[in-house]
Amino acid sequence: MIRTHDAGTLRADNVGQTVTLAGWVARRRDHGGVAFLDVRDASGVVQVVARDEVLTGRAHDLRNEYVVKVTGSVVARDEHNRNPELPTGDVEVVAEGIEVLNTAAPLPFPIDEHVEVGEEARLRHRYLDLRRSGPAHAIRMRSRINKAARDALAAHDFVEVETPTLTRSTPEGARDFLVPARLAPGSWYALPQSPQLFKQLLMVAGMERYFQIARCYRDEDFRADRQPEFTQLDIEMSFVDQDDVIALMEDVLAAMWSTIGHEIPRPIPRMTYAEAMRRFGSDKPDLRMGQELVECTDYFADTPFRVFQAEYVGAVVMPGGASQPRKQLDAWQEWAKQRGAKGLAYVLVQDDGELGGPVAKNLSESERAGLAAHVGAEPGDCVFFGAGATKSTRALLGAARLEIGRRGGLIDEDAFAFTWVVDAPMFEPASDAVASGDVAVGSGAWTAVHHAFTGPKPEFADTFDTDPGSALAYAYDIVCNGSELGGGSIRIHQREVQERVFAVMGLTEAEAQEKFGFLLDAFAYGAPPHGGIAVGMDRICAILTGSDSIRDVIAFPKSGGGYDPLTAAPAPITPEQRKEAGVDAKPEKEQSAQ
RNA sequence: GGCCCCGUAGCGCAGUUGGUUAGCGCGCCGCCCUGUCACGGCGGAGGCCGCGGGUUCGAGUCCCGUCGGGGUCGCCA
Repeated sequence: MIRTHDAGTLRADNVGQTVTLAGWVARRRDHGGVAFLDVRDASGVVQVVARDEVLTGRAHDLRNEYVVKVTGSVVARDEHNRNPELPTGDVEVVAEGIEVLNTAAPLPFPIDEHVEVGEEARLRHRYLDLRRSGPAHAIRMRSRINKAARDALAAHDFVEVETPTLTRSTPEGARDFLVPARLAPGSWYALPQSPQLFKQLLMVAGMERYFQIARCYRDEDFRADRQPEFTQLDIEMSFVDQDDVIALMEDVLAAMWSTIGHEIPRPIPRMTYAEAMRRFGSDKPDLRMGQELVECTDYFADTPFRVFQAEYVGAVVMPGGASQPRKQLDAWQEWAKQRGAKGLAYVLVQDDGELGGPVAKNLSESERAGLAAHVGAEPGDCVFFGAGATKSTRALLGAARLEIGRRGGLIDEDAFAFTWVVDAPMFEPASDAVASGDVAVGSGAWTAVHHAFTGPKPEFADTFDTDPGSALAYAYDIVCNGSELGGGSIRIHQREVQERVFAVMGLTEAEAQEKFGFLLDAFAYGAPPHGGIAVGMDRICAILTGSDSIRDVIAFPKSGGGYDPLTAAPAPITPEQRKEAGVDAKPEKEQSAQ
């Protein structure tokens, strides 16, 4: 090594030692006869004192971010010269020699914690951004979180296995990224949306306990918490039931959260999907705040107000919301309309207990009298109502609840509120899926909510195909702070059950064989009962580092439109590449593949 | 694909009801400074106001379009 010590580790104990440091000039304070250099390396920063005699030659022209080698002695600082802001602030290195290992051009933005830099500039020069302690810390944290997960899984005898990234489409339902196959013009690989099928094959292979920190690819539009390539901690186990997978995952989560010194209370509470929808209007409820939805359908069973004569009526209370100016109440209507709703009815509970707002006068006297008590509103509160189809109305109120929490500061930002959401329906009507633009895997009346290999809960094993609407899946989602960290299921391992599921989805045997033949074939050779889970590592790392965006915990993230501001990918290809890749090959048969 | 917000010096931003020479901080360049630590002082350079069109005597400012970025809904575990 060029250096003998790491700059950020020097303490009073080192006083008297001669050390050699290597790092970057983080800052210089030149006083003419003496100059102070903050030398930064991966471990931190220490002040180097350069007196006249060493400030000669190239060392005299030191600039920010020059790469230097400094030899000198560690000395204690005088009482009044100590810097309590710095871990190394009790000492400094008096330089005896400074060698410039490399120069640096003026930077596009300063490597400075105090300066805000736009994300576009940061990503274009991400290698400079990562010199800053904040962004660097997030990446280092991610490494520690990965290690914690690996250690926890190793303690349970898990086998880390890599699966292909050039493969066939996996049945996750998103759009695939495609890669042309040069040696088979007209045929294409798909990048995996997850290692789902491979991990099940590994169970057939007798691996019994598999995990992988796996890169996954989905060609869909972006969000702050979504990238076209992302990372899952993927786990699969044989001879287990739901409780085994949940217990294992809680162990891994506890290990990951321990990296920030947080102990997750275990067992993590569970609620059913139905309960989550009823109380929070969401399958990923944020339990850091109250303001649960209040069912009002029965309460307004005989209401004279036409709007409330609906399949479902629900309410959510905004504490102190009665004092909102009219303009703000109108803004809520706009907010609701933007989410595709007609509006958001509201009633203001005034200080004297009387009800205000345009809706109140449409209610019967008895409805008005008991309303505040029914929804749990206090004088000064605003009560928002939604009425209409159960599913969409609950979703609207659930979104309103979160918005109330955000605007009202009702969310405890330091909390980690975990919950399992279990017992999701196995199927949803295909019309729902089609209406929402989903790609139905089969052509039947029903489509799988999770994926086609999710088994029914044991009590629905006999009835899931005769009454698909009521069947519950043997599946579980882990939710933290209103964000879905991941989910999994106990899979179908018997060919007969799998065929009945395909039948419900309207998938013929021939179609099933075409899509998943290799899996079905494998299952014919003694597939063990198995199940697993996958959690999104980008989201987990973002939560653990307090980042607003998963981009902060990805070393080289993409910006909008799948563009990489650093490499400028994607980029056009040359005609030669195009020809060789076989991109333009015409399929021989009209419908050779799907 | 819909909606909202943002594009002004290398970076972060200001710019009045449209008004003549577009500012501030940091950074950068030069000089000075022996105890600073987000050092300080003096001086200086740096702008097609994202791009294209329009309205106007006059556009950074108003209108239309377009490109880029961010958010959100659709979509996506």
